[in-house]
Amino acid sequence: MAQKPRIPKGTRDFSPEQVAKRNYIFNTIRNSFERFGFQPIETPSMELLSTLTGKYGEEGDRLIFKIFPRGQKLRPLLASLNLTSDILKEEIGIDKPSHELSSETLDAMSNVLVSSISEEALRYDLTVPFARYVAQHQNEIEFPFKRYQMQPVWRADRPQKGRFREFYQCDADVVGSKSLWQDVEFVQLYDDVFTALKLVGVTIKLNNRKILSGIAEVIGAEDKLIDFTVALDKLDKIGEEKVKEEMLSKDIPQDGIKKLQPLFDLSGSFESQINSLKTILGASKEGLKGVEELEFINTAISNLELKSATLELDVTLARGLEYYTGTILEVSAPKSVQMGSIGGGGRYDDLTGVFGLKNVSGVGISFGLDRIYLVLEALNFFPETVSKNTDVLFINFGEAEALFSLKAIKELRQNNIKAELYPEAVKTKKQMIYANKRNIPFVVLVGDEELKSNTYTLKNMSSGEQFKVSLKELISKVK
RNA sequence: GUGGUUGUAGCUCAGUUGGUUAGAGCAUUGGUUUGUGGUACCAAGGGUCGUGGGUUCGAGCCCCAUCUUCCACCCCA
Repeated sequence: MAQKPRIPKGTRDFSPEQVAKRNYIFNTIRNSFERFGFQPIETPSMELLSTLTGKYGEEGDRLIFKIFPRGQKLRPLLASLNLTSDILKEEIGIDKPSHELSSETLDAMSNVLVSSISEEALRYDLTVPFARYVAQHQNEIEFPFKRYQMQPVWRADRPQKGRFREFYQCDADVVGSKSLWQDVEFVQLYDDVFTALKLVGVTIKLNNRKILSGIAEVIGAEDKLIDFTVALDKLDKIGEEKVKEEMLSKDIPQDGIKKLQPLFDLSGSFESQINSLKTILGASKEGLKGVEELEFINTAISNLELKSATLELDVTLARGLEYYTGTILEVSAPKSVQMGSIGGGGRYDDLTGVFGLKNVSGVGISFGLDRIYLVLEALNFFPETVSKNTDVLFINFGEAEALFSLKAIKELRQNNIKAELYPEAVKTKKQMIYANKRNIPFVVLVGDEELKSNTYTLKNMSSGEQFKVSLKELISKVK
């Protein structure tokens, strides 16, 4: 029986039209990256598992696609079928596998086994492989190093709207410079790309990790920074009350939460929010430093002016990744589209530290290609000319005619016209239907008659008109 | 990881309280038309109804498991 053709969940095939549209986005982003002085690198699809684990938090680690070992590498697993009881005793605290293991225990067992024998994993994002690259090639790199990278990443997530298990990220980062001018440039870069894509109405949200730390300091929750920021991040989604509840449930002190009130009431322009923050964070040196950085970026952007995007201060912006230490950036799609963030980034002081390269500050941003695609599609913002089709199809009437046609086709191609010959001398009708279905605008018929008179019958497929023309006329008409 | 949802022809979907040989439209192939497409008409091919069990005289329909689809949560791009 025929096998049902399928692909793994959360992955997708792309049709010619989809690829054309995706390339349009890729090319636009690449063009901006290069004009801003970034250079491309590529890294392998898989990294050592040890390179990736521990960089994305507990939740992130769970979503890393681990590669199951093959061949000889599988021996430890087979051996561990005997050793299992030892591993299990140590890691999970059970004595001996029996047939009545609960599903939780079985899950824990599989996790322990896979983690203990898996050595490689698919890359989860582009930032950590980049950090590894910088540390590994530090002697060959001129700092500050500006690189961009557009490659797929994989997450063992459950797919849903705008979320896939294989998707593309387009990252640009600068390492080796603490200058806030870089942060300013990334705001401009976001604006440049979304302006070029004619995606009007995007909002670039800005925050600073130091402000979040400062607030946590002020309310006495320094040790709960992550819990605090994750809860705060949900403000516009679940509302003030729920955020407070979540903070309480994470053991953030009640009177600390009360001190947050001015923060919940924060509104108005970038500048007025800055002023309120200065008051709220009066007691926190670090917090004030964060406010100062934000102010610097905002002043610069006000002077330079953005082309189409809006810059907004959003103190609730936290982002999940734990390595950001300064500026935090996130881009949201126009409000008319229901979509999570379509890009994000920030500054990290010590990303390469774990790879042995200390004190290298970096800042970078990421574009979520697949989500940008969905947004452009939803708003019907793709230009009509995105998909490049064949310009002219030659109908095949037989061997002599085919050879004669191919000579003309060679000429047309030299003139940068996309031309092709129908490969088989089947019925004209079938060939015409083919041209029609592929939306090919011109068809050329070369039969007995044309062959003798050295002419071409050119048919316009949308109007239905046809003329006898010379090769020269053919080239100029199709062009 | 949690909760819900979906699966019948290549695609989109009908299919009655469980009852003979599972249907339609689109698509494909052939024909009306051997050098002319978009329209029309005629005909044909194409299905172990996601998979595996179970209940029943009998299952596309009921039950269980599993995979898959989509959605929400968690988290994230």
